[in-house]
Amino acid sequence: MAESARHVLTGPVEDYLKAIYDLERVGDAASTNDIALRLAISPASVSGMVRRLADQGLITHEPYRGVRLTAGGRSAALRTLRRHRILECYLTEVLGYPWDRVHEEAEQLEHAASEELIERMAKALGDPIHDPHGAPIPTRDGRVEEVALRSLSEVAQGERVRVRQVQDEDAERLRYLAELGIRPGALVRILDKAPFEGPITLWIDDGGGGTSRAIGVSLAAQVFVGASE
Amino acid sequence: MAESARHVLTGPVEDYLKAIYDLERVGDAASTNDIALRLAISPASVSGMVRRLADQGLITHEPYRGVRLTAGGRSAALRTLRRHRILECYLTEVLGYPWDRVHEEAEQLEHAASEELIERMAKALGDPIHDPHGAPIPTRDGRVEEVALRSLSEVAQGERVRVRQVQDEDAERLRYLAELGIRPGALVRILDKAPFEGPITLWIDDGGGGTSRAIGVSLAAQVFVGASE
DNA sequence: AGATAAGTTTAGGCAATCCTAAATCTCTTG
DNA sequence: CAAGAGATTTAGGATTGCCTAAACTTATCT
Repeated sequence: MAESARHVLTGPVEDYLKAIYDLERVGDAASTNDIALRLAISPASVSGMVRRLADQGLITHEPYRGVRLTAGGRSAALRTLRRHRILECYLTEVLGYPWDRVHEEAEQLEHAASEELIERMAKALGDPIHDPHGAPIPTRDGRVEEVALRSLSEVAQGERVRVRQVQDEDAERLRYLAELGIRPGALVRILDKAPFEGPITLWIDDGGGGTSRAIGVSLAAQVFVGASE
Repeated sequence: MAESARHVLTGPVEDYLKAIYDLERVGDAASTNDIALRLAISPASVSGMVRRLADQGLITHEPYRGVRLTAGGRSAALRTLRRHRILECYLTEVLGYPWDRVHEEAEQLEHAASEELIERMAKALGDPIHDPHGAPIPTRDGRVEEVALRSLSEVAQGERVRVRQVQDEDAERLRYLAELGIRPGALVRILDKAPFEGPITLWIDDGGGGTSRAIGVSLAAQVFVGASE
């Protein structure tokens, strides 16, 4: 019953479901345009695929309103996400990939890797619960820890917070964040927030010493934080 | 210059090239029918793909005569074969896959794995030169050890030979061979060959003790051997 | 040589995915 | 409330890869 999962869904379909899953978590329903933007595909193509996904019962679609995952679609999205994140862990921890390059590689492999491969990797890693960028890894049975995190750009001056997760799509951004010491686990204090979307000055303590650095709002928006505890 | 190699060739194209490579090593040119049989595809479909491969300069095609790899096609085939075999090694040696299941998994992954991933795996394994079934692994620069091996079905009664390679496509066959102790490295003596394609009785010494077993000709034909040395 | 079997190619289709251009809908704003 | 901006969908195409049925080639056998 679990083995047949290999070719049930095509690569593109898995990508759509992942994108819709992500978009639904932020806004409400996923709009055609947002899906198109995220997948770098024309909106017209998304319309076409949306019909097919709806036909397959993976999403519900209210025309002009947006798209939502069904239970089946959500579970397929979470399976793909699990694959992706386990792969990222494995590539980083076992094969020595730098953290800015695992996303792209995992993006390819997630559509080809069997359930068995993923579970063997997960076991070799001791069943990790977060990927190298701090994203939670869905369990085999489709549960995810969905903690609402604030983005660093929303944190008030003076607050001390702990970095929990960073967006992993852009390799260059990841390299820069690594250079700054902004990675999951690092402690950050907001020293200053310049007005009018101005630079945010941080004290960053990633375990070693600390440094003070200023970053822009748009970069800060890609960094998610929780209580410093 | 090496990175662009990811999406140049599609999965099906890589499969055709591998098949043609194999067929060319046995017979002379690869025939439409043989390719179709090997890929479990209709001959008509092969005709169509053959035109596309020829257009791309990967093969030459003499209508009704067969197909041959060009230098470019051969090098692409060897790259895919390297990927496949490194993956088989890695799955077996690092992730503990049983040898009868690695082929199928590698078949999927070989189209998605980047050059970098393969080289990281190869390095982790100490640059192996044979896969778990004894097939030689092409080097990064496209060289292969192409030793002509005899199949076990051709060996004369009384001879002592060493198993070098077994065909890896059929999982059940592999399980049975493993049970018999017929694996690369095993020493085998032909005790008896019954006439009229009758059973071949072997003395098998796979390192531990030895046993005597009889197998059919068609199974023996899938086992390749060299000097016992 | 002519007939036939076997193998190959062409013709015509289908499904998945993507595209651009044009039509349509929704929503906000004057 | 009508108009326009912006988002969405439909129309019409292209490509890859596969299929069946029919036409065609090659080679063999009498």
